[in-house]
Amino acid sequence: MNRARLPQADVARLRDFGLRVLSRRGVLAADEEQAARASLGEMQAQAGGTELLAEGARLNRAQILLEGWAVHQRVLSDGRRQIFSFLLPGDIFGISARLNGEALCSAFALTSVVTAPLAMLDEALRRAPGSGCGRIVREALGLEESFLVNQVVRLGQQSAQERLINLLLEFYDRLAAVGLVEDDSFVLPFTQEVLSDAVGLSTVHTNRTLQQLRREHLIETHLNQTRLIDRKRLAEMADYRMVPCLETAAAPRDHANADMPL
Amino acid sequence: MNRARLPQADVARLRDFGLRVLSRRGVLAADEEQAARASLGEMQAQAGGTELLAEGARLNRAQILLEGWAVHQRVLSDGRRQIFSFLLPGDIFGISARLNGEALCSAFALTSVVTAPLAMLDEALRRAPGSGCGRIVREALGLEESFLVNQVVRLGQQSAQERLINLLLEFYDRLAAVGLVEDDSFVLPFTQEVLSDAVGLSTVHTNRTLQQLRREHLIETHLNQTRLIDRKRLAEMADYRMVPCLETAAAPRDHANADMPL
DNA sequence: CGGCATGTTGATGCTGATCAAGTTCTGTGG
DNA sequence: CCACAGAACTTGATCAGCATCAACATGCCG
Repeated sequence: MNRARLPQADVARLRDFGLRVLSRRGVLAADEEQAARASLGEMQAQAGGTELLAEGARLNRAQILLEGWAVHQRVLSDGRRQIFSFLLPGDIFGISARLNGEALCSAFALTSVVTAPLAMLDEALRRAPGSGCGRIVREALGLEESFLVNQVVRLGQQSAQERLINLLLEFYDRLAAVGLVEDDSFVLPFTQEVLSDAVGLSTVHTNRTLQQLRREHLIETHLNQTRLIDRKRLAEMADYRMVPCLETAAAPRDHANADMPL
Repeated sequence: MNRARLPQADVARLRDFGLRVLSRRGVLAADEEQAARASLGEMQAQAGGTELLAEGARLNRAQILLEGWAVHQRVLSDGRRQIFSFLLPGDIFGISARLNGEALCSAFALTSVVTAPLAMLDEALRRAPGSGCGRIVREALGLEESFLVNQVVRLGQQSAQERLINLLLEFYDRLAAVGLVEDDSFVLPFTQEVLSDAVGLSTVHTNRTLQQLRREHLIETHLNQTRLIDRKRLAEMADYRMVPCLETAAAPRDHANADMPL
């Protein structure tokens, strides 16, 4: 899979998606939008299972995930895998507050993905922290940190049920922020094994816990579609806190105005 | 406890310690060192149990911990506490890649501590990423991220024994970097309950696991002194990886010659 | 259709939590 | 210096949550 294979319609749709995400936090200056358009034009498709970024690689090429799902993960010497956080459409990765720092974990595509480089963000890290790009970079770094902190709470203090609920609620809010939630439900295009490696449980126990949630009519699943039936109750059960950065982004969304095809 | 009570000899010692830590990564420009001296002059003592930084507070006042231990923690609604990371002498806290972002967790003094503001770093975040201060900021942010990532691995994938070993090794390397290790041993001035809240275990189980390690002659403890007897073996047992940033701290290298073989 | 990945179920056992009762350490005031 | 109280640590007993192993069912894809 590569860029040549991407239908022109997808290219246009994904470029618009990218521009929308990048300007979510404020209007871009004219030259910034110009740079963004150029960067997005270099979008590239990659198959699921690809390592998008190797652990230890230099973090000097910011990227945006335009389509598909990926994770930040680390594989221990005996084969155990820990997933740190999920990357979903609209997420920026490959940057670090440490200039040219090494990646602490690899980025791994769960599905086929489309990514685009964002050289403008690498520039922004080096200078002009006040610009629109600077804002984007800092927001991206802040989100990553938030997700990590939430992950620590899940793994350190929560039961299997709480961990899964908490993670599903995080998916909900993040997907909602990019218009990928419809009727309280969204698509999770990966296996229970992935979920298990994220929440630190065995696949068997993840499976049973999900069944339990279905039996209690807290969630519904149908193929890859997952539906959260009573988000308020779920949030209480799992002591869920919305990521501060997402609050403003997700809040008001005019459905008629959401021109994003699902 | 406040600044007035700090003996003059301590003030001088801690100021020198602070200057040494701040210039670990490279020489400071003259004006930067000047600013550092001024900042360190405002050092302040606070009692153990103090909240140094509230969750949700604006992160616009960088600080350095000159003496004592603290933690980043979050308390869940039902009283469970998760410790994310430890702050030990020489550590910088109260900054974030998000300008003026909210603290995601509180900073809490485990012992009586001495801190100093570092307004120069807040400035550096806003501009001049290339300066010596910019380097310090980015290194601090990078370290925080590293510790969080390691914490996720511990909590998500490791057994009680592995978690404790791994954390102790982290303490070793971090304390060694600021000269607080002597003869493979160091002081941990806090209770097993603190350790338990960090590694996500009950105090009883933490206690038993530590005893096990002592019985196997892997560690020794005497009062608050902890001694790691066979670090190589311990590192293998717990799949420990040294934080990349700390490696170079032990053996400083010229940034331009980063490819130089060791 | 066959083969493989994924999901599901049951049986069993270990890791670590919880509860309760000491014991040792530490700091305090007499 | 001792007496005392509270905190920290230790120990034992019991139990629950989750892992593991094994078998089977289901879905997917060539």
